[in-house]
Amino acid sequence: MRMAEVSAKFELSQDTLRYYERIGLIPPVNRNNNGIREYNEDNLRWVEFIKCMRSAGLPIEALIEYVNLFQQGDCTLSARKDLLIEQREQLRLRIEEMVQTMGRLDSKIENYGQSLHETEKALSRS
Amino acid sequence: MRMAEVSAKFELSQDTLRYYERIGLIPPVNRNNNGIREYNEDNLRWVEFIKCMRSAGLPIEALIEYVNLFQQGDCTLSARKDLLIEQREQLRLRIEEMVQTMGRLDSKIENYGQSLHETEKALSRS
DNA sequence: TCTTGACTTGGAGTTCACTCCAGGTGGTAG
DNA sequence: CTACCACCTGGAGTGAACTCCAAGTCAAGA
Repeated sequence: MRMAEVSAKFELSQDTLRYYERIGLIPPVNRNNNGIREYNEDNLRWVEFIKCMRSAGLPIEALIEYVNLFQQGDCTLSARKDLLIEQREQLRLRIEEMVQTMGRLDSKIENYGQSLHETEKALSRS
Repeated sequence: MRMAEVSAKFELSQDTLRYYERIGLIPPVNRNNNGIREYNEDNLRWVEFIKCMRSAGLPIEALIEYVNLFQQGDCTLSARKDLLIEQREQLRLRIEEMVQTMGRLDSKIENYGQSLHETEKALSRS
């Protein structure tokens, strides 16, 4: 699969795909004999995985490290696992904070609801 | 309360506090007759609120709009409520996505666990 | 054969959200 | 009186994460 198709499939610009590859956020993509990238199944899985992890806010640094470890083969299995565990924990904390904040928004909305209710009462009295 | 103390209290740099005020992310803070900011209870509540909302990823744009509406008084109550409802929904979606991603990390970690288990078996066979 | 279009590269440019800086003011301590 | 300190302003600088650009290659179609 070529850039254009991958770009459309994952809604990442071609520039972003090249950028990710350049900084090592995805492993190097195979080229045909004209130097043009031909994404195979593995490449596509990486792109999708990285896009998902970035959307969830995982730091680029950590993901580059993960890709590096991956490319070093099986001797890095436990290091990769540790990295994922650490990132999972960070993600959990962020989610927890966001859930708190959502609760706070709920209360605020609730209060506005009451205010509006007062307004309605005022209106219905008039 | 002066900048230095507010800065320490909320762990926001003095530059950031001034920046937030400049772009309208918090309403103008009262000044003494030397032009120096004196944060009152209201100001502090705004700083804390904005810090919390920014940490949860609410867009600066939306928060500026919220502050603007607030400063226009009670006639904007329902607009403010709508804005909060919209942002709450966006936040909910982000959280949902992140929870999905966390689940995915869990599976991956689980798989690494199995891999290590295989390794251990290999080791124990040797 | 010429053009078109999808790709290549290295490097420059952009945006966001701060962060820093130079030059200045006012109040207090020695 | 001088020094110092915390604050002020407008504006420039920074780092992250893209995003754009110019110049070039290759293959397929008119």
